[in-house]
Amino acid sequence: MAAMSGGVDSSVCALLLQRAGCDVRGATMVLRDAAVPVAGAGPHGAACDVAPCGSSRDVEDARAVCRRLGIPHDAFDLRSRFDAAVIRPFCDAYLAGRTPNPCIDCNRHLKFEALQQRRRELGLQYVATGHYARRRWNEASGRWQLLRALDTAKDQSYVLYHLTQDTLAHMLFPLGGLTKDEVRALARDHGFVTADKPESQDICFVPDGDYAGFIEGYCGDASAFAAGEIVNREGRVLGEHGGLVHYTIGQRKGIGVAASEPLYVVEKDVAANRLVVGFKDELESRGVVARDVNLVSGDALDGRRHVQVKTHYRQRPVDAVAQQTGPDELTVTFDEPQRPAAPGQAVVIYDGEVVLGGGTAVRTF
RNA sequence: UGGGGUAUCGUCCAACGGCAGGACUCUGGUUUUUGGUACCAGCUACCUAGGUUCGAAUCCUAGUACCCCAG
Repeated sequence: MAAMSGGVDSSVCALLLQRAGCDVRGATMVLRDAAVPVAGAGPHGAACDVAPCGSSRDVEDARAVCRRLGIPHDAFDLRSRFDAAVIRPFCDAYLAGRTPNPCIDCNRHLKFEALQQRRRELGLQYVATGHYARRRWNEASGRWQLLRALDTAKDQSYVLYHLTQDTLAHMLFPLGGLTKDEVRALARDHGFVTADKPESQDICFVPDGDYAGFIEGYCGDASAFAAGEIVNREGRVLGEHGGLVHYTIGQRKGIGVAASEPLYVVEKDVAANRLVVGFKDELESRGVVARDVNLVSGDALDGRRHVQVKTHYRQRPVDAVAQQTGPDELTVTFDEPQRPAAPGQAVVIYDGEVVLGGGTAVRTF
């Protein structure tokens, strides 16, 4: 079963499986939007909104690619699950002052849990996705390992740290050894309608980028939208903010306070509804504590382990020491001070090309 | 009120009498399957009224506002 988002990567994913001689069927998750498109509907693209990920337009595109490949295509209505597993937690996290990563939740609960469930129901062997990542069987440990993509510029293993051994055993990542250029070239060669679709960006269910407005519309009024003071580390009032929901740790734009140098958010004081800001040199962090930990490649962490860590999707991994500090708690100490991670973000640790695992940042130090 | 000082983008500061420049904010763009970051670009100002001068942000006079010291 090839998970097809309606983008170029998953289109090529299906193509490569077919080329490899697999018996492929495409599957698209309908995550939001109005109607589930009816099979055989007219040509795609007629006055559709440009919307990434799970919209009716994407379902049409995925279906068109499957038709071209001559493989069956199914659309699964996962809208209510998307709401419960992604949107709701996303809003709750923001309202509590954290900075969630909805793409991680979506991968975890929909692309993997829900699609694997479908796979079992259909009696199929694998779910394949268009992620730029690789897996490898480790003879020594008798476990599957999750690896970074060969094209490190496009590597997406960061969003997969939560995979289980059982899921990994039934996953394929056909794009893990390719570059984006190669993938696009393949798509063009095969005349896929998705060949030149832009890279997805922004939160798929908030296409205009106004996530705060979305949360307000979804959850109604809340204290996270209340105006409050902007202060520096010494407690001096520098201005007023328009609700803590608009800010995240490390943020520079949108503070609205002019100073000799740029100011960054160094802390969100939810209890006092105050935004604490400081200069760049006040944005130093020695490490981060993560919960909801998953060690995807199976290795337990014995004592202190030298690793590389990312606290953001597009960060280059930095050297650090990771240590299990509780039954479900991981403490990562950077070798050199870093920009702080925002609570709610994913902390992912690597040993070279192997993804060891990760968790959700709960606090920094 | 007596003496002194300062008035320039939204903010903070520059500019020998010769096209008003920078930092920050803001806006836009690039990058990006999250928020952010980073990078690039752009907008906006000489307190008012006179005078001197070929030419005034700059020199002079008056007004206005603010600051400091005297109270």
